[in-house]
Amino acid sequence: MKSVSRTEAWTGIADCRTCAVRASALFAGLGEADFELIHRPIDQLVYPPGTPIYSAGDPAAALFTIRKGLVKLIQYLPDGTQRIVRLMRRADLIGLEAMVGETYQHTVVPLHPTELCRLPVEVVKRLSQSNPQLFHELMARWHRALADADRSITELSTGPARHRVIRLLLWLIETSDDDRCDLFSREDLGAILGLTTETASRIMAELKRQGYISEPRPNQILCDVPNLKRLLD
Amino acid sequence: MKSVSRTEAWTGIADCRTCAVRASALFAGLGEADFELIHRPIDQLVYPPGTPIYSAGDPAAALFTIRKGLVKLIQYLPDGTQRIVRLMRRADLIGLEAMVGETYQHTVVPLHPTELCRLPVEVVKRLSQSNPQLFHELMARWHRALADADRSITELSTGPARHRVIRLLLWLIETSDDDRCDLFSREDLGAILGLTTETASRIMAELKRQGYISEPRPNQILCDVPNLKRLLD
DNA sequence: CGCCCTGTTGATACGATTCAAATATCGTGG
DNA sequence: CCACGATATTTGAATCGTATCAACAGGGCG
Repeated sequence: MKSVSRTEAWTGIADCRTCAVRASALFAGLGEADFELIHRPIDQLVYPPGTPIYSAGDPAAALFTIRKGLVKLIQYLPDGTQRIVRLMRRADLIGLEAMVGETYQHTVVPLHPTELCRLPVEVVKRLSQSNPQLFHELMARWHRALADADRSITELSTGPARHRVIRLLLWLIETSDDDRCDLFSREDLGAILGLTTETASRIMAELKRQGYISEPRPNQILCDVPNLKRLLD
Repeated sequence: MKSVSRTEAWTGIADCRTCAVRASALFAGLGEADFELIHRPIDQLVYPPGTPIYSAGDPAAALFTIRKGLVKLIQYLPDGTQRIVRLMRRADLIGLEAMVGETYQHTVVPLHPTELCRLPVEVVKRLSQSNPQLFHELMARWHRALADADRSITELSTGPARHRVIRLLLWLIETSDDDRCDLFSREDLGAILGLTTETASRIMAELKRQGYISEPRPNQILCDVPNLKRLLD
């Protein structure tokens, strides 16, 4: 169990017009006239791993664009057990439920150092009513979130533990420009895949011994991608 | 394996103004002026179990409101294996991806006799641009679909096989007005829960022997709800 | 230096799958 | 209406995979 309690840092005001992830950002389609409508500046925030961004049940006041990093979405069952339902990363939008509900559905916690833009829900609601392109972009985000969820079910919750671990590694590599990726604790690895910490650890160790991956420094994984893919057949 | 090949039946033209599921239907918020904009009549369709409504990759020309019945959403993995990712039933909307994409993401097949209203995507797009309430309703549907997907992960893909079966039975009972529910093949039961047909069958048989459920006629299950719930702790 | 936390490894138990066979059910045509 | 074959379900025994419980190694930090 982690017990990080450092608070998030405010790092400045975003200039959406020149945003680095603008091409893939929610506000990609906005014109000058729209930006005029964003009366309040957009805050940028940085969260270290382990610091909750929001929790299930909190009043849903904002959506967040992930500029950088990786977060886990946790869902709680009636009986108190928890399960990581999805991971989200750069260019993903979290807290979409703010558009239709009063409260957040998940607890969201960064696994890597994470930078966010905070989009107040009133702003997004106002803009989406006047701007058809943003409306369409929002639906595309819902669609993507749903596709991610379905993919989570089929790729990360189905099949033998070995396959699940490999599929997750390959998913992490997707956004990397070489064969390395940053991992996180074995405990989180297990929670994402519906496995125990020990099983997650065992499989990672076994993949290492068999030469499919190596771990030059803790939680930095170097993958033999082609051979890993072959293992999935 | 089933090999049903009967074709769907067209059963009439829906009158959305007096629709039985109107209160919970997509067009709930429409006024007279909006109905004027639906130039083409809305078709009602009936599908027997096993007849695909649409398949993954098909051009996405319409959304469907489920008036009655139960369908499975199937997703295919690169390696050809398939998994049922979600079930949808009365008052649910399927094919939402038609709003943002060219093709359907899943293959959708009824498990029970199913009645649908076919909503051409142009109609929904046109109406949603002029009608803020429909726009909001659409987002609420995306939200519900996503919540269903998350629930699928935590309740039906996590934990021991016994728990999964029970959670599915309780889910089926939710929309029933007594303690009975209609089931479907053990093969589908397994596919939904990520289990083999044999395991699904074994657990059903065991629950029967222990008196938690009974099957007065094939695929009609009578559940001792309170005691089943107790088994989940 | 010693403690705590994370990761690793081992032994064992349990649960689910697999393969195989018997039984029940459904649909069809005689 | 019954008989038949095809299909679905149930059951059994052996095997495999994962969880569980427990012990130990290493690193970071007070």
